[in-house]
Amino acid sequence: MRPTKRDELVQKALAAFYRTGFQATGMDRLVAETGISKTSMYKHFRTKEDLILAVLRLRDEQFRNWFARRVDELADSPRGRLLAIFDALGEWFGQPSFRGCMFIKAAAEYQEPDHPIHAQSAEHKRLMFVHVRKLAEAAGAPDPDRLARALLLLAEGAIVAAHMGYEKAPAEEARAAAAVLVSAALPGANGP
Amino acid sequence: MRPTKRDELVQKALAAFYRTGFQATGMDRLVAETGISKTSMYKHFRTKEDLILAVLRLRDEQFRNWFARRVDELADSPRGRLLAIFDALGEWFGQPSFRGCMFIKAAAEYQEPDHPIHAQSAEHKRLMFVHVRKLAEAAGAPDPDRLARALLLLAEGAIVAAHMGYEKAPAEEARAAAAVLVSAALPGANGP
DNA sequence: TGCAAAATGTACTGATCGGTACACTGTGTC
DNA sequence: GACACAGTGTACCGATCAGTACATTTTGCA
Repeated sequence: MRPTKRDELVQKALAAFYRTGFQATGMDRLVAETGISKTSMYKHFRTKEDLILAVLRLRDEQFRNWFARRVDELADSPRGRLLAIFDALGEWFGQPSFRGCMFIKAAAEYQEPDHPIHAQSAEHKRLMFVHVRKLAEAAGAPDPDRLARALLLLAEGAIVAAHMGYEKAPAEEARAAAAVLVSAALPGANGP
Repeated sequence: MRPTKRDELVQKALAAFYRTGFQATGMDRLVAETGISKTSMYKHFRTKEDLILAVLRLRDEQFRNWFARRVDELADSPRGRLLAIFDALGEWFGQPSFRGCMFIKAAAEYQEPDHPIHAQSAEHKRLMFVHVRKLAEAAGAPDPDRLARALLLLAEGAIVAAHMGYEKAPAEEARAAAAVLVSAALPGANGP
């Protein structure tokens, strides 16, 4: 297992793709921004698509780790964690480098459902769902699948709204709606 | 007011951009697909960006008209219309030509918030919000702004989920969640 | 019929795209 | 000191990109 150069490339390419987009970021631009020679890039990745897939793998790992950890830190009860999802999102949206969800954008640029980039982006969303469903189970939801799906719809909507900038505080709006859904879904209901 | 050729171009370009994406659809490809000469295109639109903006204007008009009409037809009560939003979305998702929301994709390809294409896409979302808020007002919501925002987050999430294909029936899931929110928000509550 | 506007076809520009060829340099190991 | 290997720099490939020049044909209207 050799780390360093290849990882450095993926990491820097991630930043460039996230900031500028996939199609809009050419390989020559990557050379300029990363300082890594084109020859080296194509020694590690056969095509640009392969590089993008590696970038998405890294992003998926980084984001899910960050998200899980942050949700854990932001609440101390299983039920509170379901709402902390949206506090974590709010923190994300507030970062100056925030540019929306990389996977939504990847799926938007590579539209065909069976395109590897599209499929891998969908896989990320599926893994996010698995995590949220676990949170819903831990909170004692009678139908954790359904609750997780509903919360994820709100989260997805908030991410899009935050990226497009047509709403002032999407995370807070989503959290308020989520609170209603959680109260309705969990048996030991504490009123708002 | 001369219709025909220019409108034909915008209409066909809309289909091409929607199916293939904005950056991925070159002007030469538009020539091939529309049968309209490049010279004519550039006589009507100074740049590709201008053409895209015209396409987005047409799409906004078409989609909002269709949406408003369909929501109206699908329900007979103001309250029912709030849920019919998601029935209409479900119909949209079921169309074989469905390829996600053109404005989300446009905003994903042109990321800078002050880019005209991004800004115009956000404007579409704002207009959708205005419409949904009217529906919420008509249904007697004490805080129509908040209810409309929550419903739109669900709708946005459903659109993304439908486009990425990681959920089987996003419209139905969103509708179920919306029913809970509507019941909680409206004074004359009928239980589910 | 005649004239102007609208639309066309073709061929081109310079720039950039993803990807490659090839000769070179640095580094660590036996 | 020799060999292998990772990485570099540069120059290039054919294709495509957005956009233009120019001469020609079609069309609508009087």
